[in-house]
Amino acid sequence: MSPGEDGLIGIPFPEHSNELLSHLNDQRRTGLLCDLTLTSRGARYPTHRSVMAAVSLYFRRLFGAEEGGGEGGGGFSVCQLDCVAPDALDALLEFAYTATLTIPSSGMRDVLRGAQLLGIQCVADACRDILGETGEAEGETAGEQRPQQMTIERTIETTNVVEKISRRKNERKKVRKVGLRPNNFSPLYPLAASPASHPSPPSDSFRSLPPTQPPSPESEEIHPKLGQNGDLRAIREPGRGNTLNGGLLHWAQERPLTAHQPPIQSDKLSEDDDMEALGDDIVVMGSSSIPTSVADRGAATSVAGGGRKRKSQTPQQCPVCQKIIHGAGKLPRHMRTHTGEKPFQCSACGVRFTRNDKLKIHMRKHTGERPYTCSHCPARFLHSYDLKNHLSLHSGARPFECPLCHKAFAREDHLQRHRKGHSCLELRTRRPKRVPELAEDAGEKDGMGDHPSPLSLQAHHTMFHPHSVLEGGSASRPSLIFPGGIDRERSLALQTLAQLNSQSLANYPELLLRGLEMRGSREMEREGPGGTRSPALQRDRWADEVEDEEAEEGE
DNA sequence: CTGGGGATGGGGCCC
DNA sequence: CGGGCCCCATCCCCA
Repeated sequence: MSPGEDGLIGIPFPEHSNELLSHLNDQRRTGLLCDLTLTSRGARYPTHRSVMAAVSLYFRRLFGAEEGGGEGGGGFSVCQLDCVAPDALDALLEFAYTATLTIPSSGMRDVLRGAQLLGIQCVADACRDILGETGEAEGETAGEQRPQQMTIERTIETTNVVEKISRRKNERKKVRKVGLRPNNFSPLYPLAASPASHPSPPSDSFRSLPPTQPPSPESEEIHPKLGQNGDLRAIREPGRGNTLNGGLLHWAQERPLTAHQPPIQSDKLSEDDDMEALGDDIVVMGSSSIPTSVADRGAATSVAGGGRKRKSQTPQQCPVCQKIIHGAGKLPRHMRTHTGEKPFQCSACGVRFTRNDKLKIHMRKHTGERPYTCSHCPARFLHSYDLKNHLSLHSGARPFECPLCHKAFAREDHLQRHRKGHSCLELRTRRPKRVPELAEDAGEKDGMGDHPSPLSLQAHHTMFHPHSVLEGGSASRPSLIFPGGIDRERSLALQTLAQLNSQSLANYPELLLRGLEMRGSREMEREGPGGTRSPALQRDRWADEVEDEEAEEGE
């Protein structure tokens, strides 16, 4: 427990969201407390206004407007939604109450349309993904459905529903797959207990996002356009007065964008599509009806990386940054640096980590364990290398000397910093000015966050630490520049993950995508004033600097 | 600018 | 072969 938080503790109840939904679904089935009935072409669906408002932007605006108008929001009402096919409406309701969308692929279009009309963005996104995957590029191959009934499973980590709702991040994330990653550390990975109250989904189950990303209620500019959309009518109970008409086709366009939303557009193909398509493939993973396109593509990616590398082989080359990763099973770990996935969460403070060993070390902060004690003083440390650094203070050794100004440092990274900084004027004068067109790649500013040229650094290593160059220096050398943007990087990383471990990927929860988002935001943060820390972009920068220095040396 | 602590990512070893 | 554990190099941040 963090001492600074005044003893407040948060006790997670991961099952709460499941149970809540389950009970609500029970109520819907039995008609209990239902205060809204949706009808479609004669079919009637009792439901709850609050639930519909939570899941649908349309209903939220609808009821919000009522209440704002002094209606009070209570009372029974009927909404006629003939524009939404009964099956699709049923599926959307099922989704609202179970976080599971169950539809045959043939009904995908209707559901997509219904989701767009009602402003259920995550479902619309999911449907678009699926339709895109089936090769239906908006009319291009419109009627071309898979001959067999496609079984699509898209699950979500339902235990995160409440959490995500509470966060109201308005994130537009496409959760590819859910599954629960066995994780001893995190309370966020409990079993997603299927609601016992509602029957198991039919064989053609399509699981979709939880109602977590409705269009933002904060985007108050959004108004339901009460227009002449005869397609959809929402009729209040007689005597209620106002008749609510649709115009719901506008919801899709009105969906607000989030600041962190990746620049993925439905019509943006090519690179972004890699991820989209990959995600779809992940979606169907485990379905016997879908070929293993991921594995195929992943293998192709790996082959493209040079040689036929199977995951069983070590070292392996990262298809994203081309880096050679040594060690069995290390590539998935490395790929998380591209995806940003942080599957390991501290149960005490919620901080997430990409690796469990880092989490383990982190936990020492909570337990107070500082296993590395200095033999010369009472200092104790979390990390062995901290102790090592500390010991150098006692010894007074300053083995790292600047070759230019001969200033000595106890730590190598301090020497590097020194060389990058202004203190070593001799070196500084050698620094070339950034070439603007090169700098723009990384979106960085001149000067700040500069890294040493890998060549000069290596020269330094060769001069002062030949052992490190021989032993492991190459590991930190920049590898190839990754030409695409972050989306491309993620895309490839996801593909590789899929190829690497389809089984564990099947268990990748939405965290993976959340991780992407987190990474995305992190990139955006860092790309602002201080340059970027993206490995790929950093390599970019390093390579740029190599070019700079090489060019300069040639002069 | 420097010293120091902490975080992150890669590699080695072992199970 | 994958993953846990550990060490190392490097980077960031703060005083």
